[in-house]
Amino acid sequence: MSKPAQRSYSGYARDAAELLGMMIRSARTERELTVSDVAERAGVSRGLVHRIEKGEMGCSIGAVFEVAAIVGLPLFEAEPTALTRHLSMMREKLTLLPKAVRTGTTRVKDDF
Amino acid sequence: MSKPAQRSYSGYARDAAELLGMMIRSARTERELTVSDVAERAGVSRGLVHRIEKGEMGCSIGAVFEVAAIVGLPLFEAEPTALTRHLSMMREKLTLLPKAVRTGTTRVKDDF
DNA sequence: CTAGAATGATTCATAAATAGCGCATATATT
DNA sequence: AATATATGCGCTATTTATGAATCATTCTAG
Repeated sequence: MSKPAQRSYSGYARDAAELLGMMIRSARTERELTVSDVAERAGVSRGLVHRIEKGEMGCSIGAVFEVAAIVGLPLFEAEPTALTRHLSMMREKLTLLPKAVRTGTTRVKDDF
Repeated sequence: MSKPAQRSYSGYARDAAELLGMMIRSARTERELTVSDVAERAGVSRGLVHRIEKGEMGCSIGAVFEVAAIVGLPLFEAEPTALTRHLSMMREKLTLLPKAVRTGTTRVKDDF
């Protein structure tokens, strides 16, 4: 009926997701919050929090980041204020970068 | 007619997702990769890469991290090797933490 | 040791994400 | 300026994640 249909992921991406999940669990435990607590505050189900902490790749980044915020885990090693600052700086940087990338179809650089 | 059906997210989580999307776009542009290039390498659609770079909350963390890996964006400011090291360290830490959190109905720590 | 509670793991219906298209616009190169 | 390409953003069909309920297991407190 339903195919496993698993998608392929790089080890790096997998490790990153698993690490993030572990950090969330660690932060939650240190704050002495139960899974149910966090789920309720984040507005998601208990099972989803569990999957997030397991580092499953299918969870939406919105849910993951929201849970991370609730357990007080600093994303990008930045506090809320610093994060917003980073944002505006990144906005500036992006305006300076080219809006479109030209891939020379005639000139293919496929070196590496 | 599709309902927005938006979930509520904290500003912190939103900022983090948007920032990550911008960093991905920045890294992609600097590497002179087109959206199509990245989409093909990541095994996802062009539209999804676009949404990821816009920082939309609905994208799966697997897709986001995979794309980040492809454009060479270091997650958690760590290279693949360092990431794996972090992972094993985190595993150790988690074994030391309590496996279950006792919901202190009598005692609430809500300090932050 | 025991009881109560949190966690882990399934199942299923439903909601949502994703792919794949096509078209309009913006952009870079000549 | 012309042209070829990348990008942005609709749309629909399909795949997938999510929520809810349930049960087994592990843990903590007494």
